Amino acid sequence: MPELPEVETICRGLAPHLLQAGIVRIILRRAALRVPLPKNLKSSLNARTLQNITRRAKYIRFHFDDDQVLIIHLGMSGRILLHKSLPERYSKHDHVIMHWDNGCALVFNDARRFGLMALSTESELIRHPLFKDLGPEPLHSKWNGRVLYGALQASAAPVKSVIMDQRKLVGVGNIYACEALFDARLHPSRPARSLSREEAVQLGISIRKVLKEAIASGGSTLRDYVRSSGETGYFQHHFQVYGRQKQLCSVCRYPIRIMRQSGRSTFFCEHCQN
DNA sequence: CGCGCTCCCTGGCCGC
DNA sequence: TGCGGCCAGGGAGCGC
Repeated sequence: MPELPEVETICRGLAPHLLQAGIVRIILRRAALRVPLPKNLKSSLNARTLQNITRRAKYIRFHFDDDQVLIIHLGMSGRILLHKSLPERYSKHDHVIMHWDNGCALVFNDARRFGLMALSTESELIRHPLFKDLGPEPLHSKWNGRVLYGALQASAAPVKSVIMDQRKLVGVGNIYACEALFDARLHPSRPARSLSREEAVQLGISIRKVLKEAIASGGSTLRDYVRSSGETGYFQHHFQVYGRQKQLCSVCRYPIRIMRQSGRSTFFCEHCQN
């Protein structure tokens, strides 16, 4: 379930347990996820100390000493499990396990294997192929509806597709695109460039709102981030439209509708969103 | 170039 | 309870 809020929640949840910890062992139980795992993963990270954890778009980045950066993307089904002690056994889709000098075991689990791991260095990070074409962070203080308006003006595609386009802005996936458009009362099929400046400003406010609320909701579970089972801080968040087809709109009581856009399900209220 | 479709992969759920 | 079909929150690649 990883869009920006989930990835942010994971980063915040891992930090207290792993910052300043050192890697003592890496176990690879599979050669490739979406792409082959870096051949030098073990040699590059073994005995390194974790200095920082950052998020960019939907990517998690572990910054180690000696200039090493581990990049993790969870794809659709990726999970990160943090065990307080070494697990007795691993499950079928536990692909990469990292043992730390504080006794923790970090497990990357991904049933569908759409996730990825890559290595970079601090100096190469900005130019890294995974990052060089990414748009702005919507939660950055300098991002707002006016910036969004410029991106929307450049495209005739449906507004929903454009706010999910990681080159225009990052972090918004199918769920939060649906939620933000509902919050802004905008129909998902509207051509992006048909939005007025005022509508774009409202959409910018709504995007930030739904992302922040989801992070706040995830944050409340961080206390339980590490459980004996190794479950992570994924959270159940209440959605207004996502997954609620046929249920009644909380605003007008018309049934929420579902449609397909670019191969993805879109949930919306036909009555409220124009 | 911009846009939409398909595909990568497995598991869960729904309907029969 | 079993089974086939469909769907899934991401993103790359390809064709039009």
